[in-house]
Formats: sequence, C-alpha cells, structure tokens
Amino acid sequence: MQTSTLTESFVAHFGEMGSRWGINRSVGQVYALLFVTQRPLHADEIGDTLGMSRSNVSMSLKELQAWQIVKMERVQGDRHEYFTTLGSVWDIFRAVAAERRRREIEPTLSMLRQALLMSSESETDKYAQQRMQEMYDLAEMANNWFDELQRMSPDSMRRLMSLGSKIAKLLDLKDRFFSSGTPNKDAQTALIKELESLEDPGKNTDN
Amino acid sequence: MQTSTLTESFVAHFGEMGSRWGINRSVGQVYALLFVTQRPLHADEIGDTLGMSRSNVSMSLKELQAWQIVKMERVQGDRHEYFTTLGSVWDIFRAVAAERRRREIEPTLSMLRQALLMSSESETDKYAQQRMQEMYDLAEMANNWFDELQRMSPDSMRRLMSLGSKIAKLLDLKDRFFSSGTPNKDAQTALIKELESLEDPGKNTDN
DNA sequence: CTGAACTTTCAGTAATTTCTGAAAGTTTAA
DNA sequence: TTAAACTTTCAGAAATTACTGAAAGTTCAG
Repeated sequence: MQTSTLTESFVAHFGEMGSRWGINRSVGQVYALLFVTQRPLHADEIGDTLGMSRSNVSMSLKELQAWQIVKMERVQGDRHEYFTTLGSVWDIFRAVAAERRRREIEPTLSMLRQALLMSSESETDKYAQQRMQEMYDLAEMANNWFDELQRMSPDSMRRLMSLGSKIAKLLDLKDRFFSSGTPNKDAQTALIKELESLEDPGKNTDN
Repeated sequence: MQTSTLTESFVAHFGEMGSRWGINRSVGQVYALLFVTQRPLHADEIGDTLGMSRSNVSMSLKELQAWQIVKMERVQGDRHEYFTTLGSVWDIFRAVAAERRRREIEPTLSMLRQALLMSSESETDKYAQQRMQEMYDLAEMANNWFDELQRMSPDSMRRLMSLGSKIAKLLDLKDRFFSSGTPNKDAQTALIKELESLEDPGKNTDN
C-alpha cells in the first residue's frame, strides 16, 4: 500500500510513543495505520506497508483485538481477514483505560490486600502497614473511578472531561451552601448560577 | 538494613510492577523501600538492602527526584545524603500524573499539531487528517484535565475521586433543570437534593 | 586548603524484550 | 473432500534496555 508523508510520520510517532504507553512499537504502528486508513486492511497489506514480518503483524493484531480497539471482518469470496479500528476515539479511550486498570492497578490492589492481612509485630512493620493502607485507599479509589468511567456513555465522558476545575469550584459552593445551617437565598443563587455555567456553552462551537 | 517479609514482598511487587508502570525495576524497588521506611535512608543502606550496585541506586534516586516524589536531606556532621518519600499518597499521585502527562501526552499533542498543519491533497490524506483531529481533541482534553488535577489541593482531589458516577447523574439533572424553559420547583428540589448527597457523608467515617 | 568520604558518570556486559522465518495449523471455494 | 490460501506458533536472532564496577568528580570537617 502507498502511504503519504503525513501517514508515515503519524505511524512513526505512534511506534516511538508505544514504548512510553506500555505497548510495543509494532503494535503501536499497526494501530496507527489502521486508525488513519478508511478502508479495512488485511495482514499482508499491513506488513508490507510497515515493513514488518507477517508473524509480527499477526501478533500485533491479536493484541489489539484483545484490547478491543481493533475488529476483524470477512469479505465474501475473499479469504483474507480484514481489520479496522473500532469506534470513536472515546471508545478507544475507554478501552485503553480498562486495560490499564487491569494491568496496572488490579495486581497492586490484590498484593496490598494480602500484605495488609499479615500480622505485624515490630514498630517498623506497623509503620509499613500503615503506609500500605494509605496506598491501598488510593489505589482502590482509582480503581473505582476507572470502573465508573467504564460505564459512562461517550457523551458523559466528554462532558466530564471538559468540566475540569469547575468541579472543584462547585464543591466549594456546595459546602458553603449546606454548611450554614439554613441555606440562604444568596448562596442558592450562586450555586444555581455556577451549575448553569458548568459547561461554558460559549466555548462549544465546533465539537 | 534488616527487612521483614512484609517489606520484602512489597518491594518485590513494586519492582515487578515497575515495568508496567513505565519505570524500571530498580527505581520501583528503591521507591517502595523508602515508602515503607519511616526514617530517611542513605544510598549505601539502600543498595545494601536491595542488593544492587551503588551506581544503580544513585541513578534510581536521581530519577525519583526528577519525578519529585523523593527528596534529599542532609544531616549536620554526616556526609551522607539521606532520602525519604515526599508527602502523602495524594502528592505522589499528582506528581506521577504530571510526569505521565509530560511523557505520554505532550509529545503526541505537538506531533499532531504539526501533522494537522500539513496540507492534504488526496482524499486519503483528508480522511487521515480528520482522524488525527479527533485524536487531537481527545489528547488536548486529557491534557487540560491533567493540568487541572495539578492545581487541585489534595482534598479537592480526594473529593473529586470519590464522586464517581454521581457527576454523570448531576449533569443529567442539570440538563433537565435548565432545558425546560422556566425551571420548575420540582426539578430544583431534585437538583439540590442530589447536590446534598454528592459525597455520601455516611461513608466518610475514618478518612 | 586538604583529603577522606562520599556521589556521579560512563563504557562495557548482562538481561530482557521484540522480531523473524520456517513449520504447523486452519479455513473455505470448488 | 481437497488443496490453495491464508493465519498462528515458536525457537532462535536481533535490538533494546538495565546494571555494574572502575574512574572521575564533588563536598565539607578539620
């Protein structure tokens, strides 16, 4: 397959970044190529275009399918298996988040759970367990948060993302609203106003 | 330095996980040891305890200091440099998030910016650029979001994390409240009620 | 200032991860 | 049912990354 300079630099970058993202170069390149190519490609085309061995392409596609960000389709009267990227960038974001949770958080959670069950005699061990408990709380929270992310619709996700610092502001206002015994009219007005401006519609003109 | 089985298994796990977290084994182990040890340690103690070379310890500490999750302190009349982990797990979370943004998002953003400036002649290139634009929007949003995280106090962060799915619920209610021309009393009551229960105080008994 | 006591650097080596090509396995049009 | 046309597996080669030890650099008590 012919590729333009544009596509080539995108693919190359994804390959290099792969290592930082915890995926390997080949997998990154295959994904990048599929991502910017409109029609489905079969393994030979991919290997040919990227200059990598057939078996490496096969392995990479398998990995990407496991991540559920690439899907296979068959064409009647053609023995090739064709591949495309799956869904919108939001679906991809979600899939990647899920995989990272599985690989990066869950194993640590179960290790910490086990460590916290051990009995600690010495002062040293008591301190160590206390620190592990802190880390456990953090990890568990991150885990739950990923879990929520999983369940959200792409739309909710986009909106949540775009909220940013406004959430903190809202929490602040909420505190002031409810802390002062009887909620007063002014606090309520401020709160409602803040809610109204939550997503700052002035910004959303082209997405 | 003597270490218990508890500490040893924690350190070992961090070493193994390191690779998945994009940090190397040695760095992970050094961090883990400092994390669960109450008093500051110097490089020799660390190398001795973990059975790694002096130079490897030095490199690892340098890396951890660059991440700003370990700090050095000096003791009067002692030429050793002593090291401890920095702050609470929330500070660590923030530092790690900052580093990941720098390494994992920013380079991609600048590559995409450049790619999007290239002129696209063919249909193929036009499609590729359209896809890159989608990815750019996502990456930029993630970037901004990390940025906000950076600015938040540990307390706000903890609260935001514990909100989880309630945010989505709140956005829903907000829509219903403002969409219906004149906000009605019922919608307002529901909204206020949801706000009130945002952090489910029943759960927050011991943190 | 000095030099003992530390830390850092870096070139070479070891360990790990990635990639390939040959062989085995699978699928499907005829 | 067959065999052509594909995909997958896996052992070993290549590439990358991590680690060490010796040497150079730095710091600070005396």
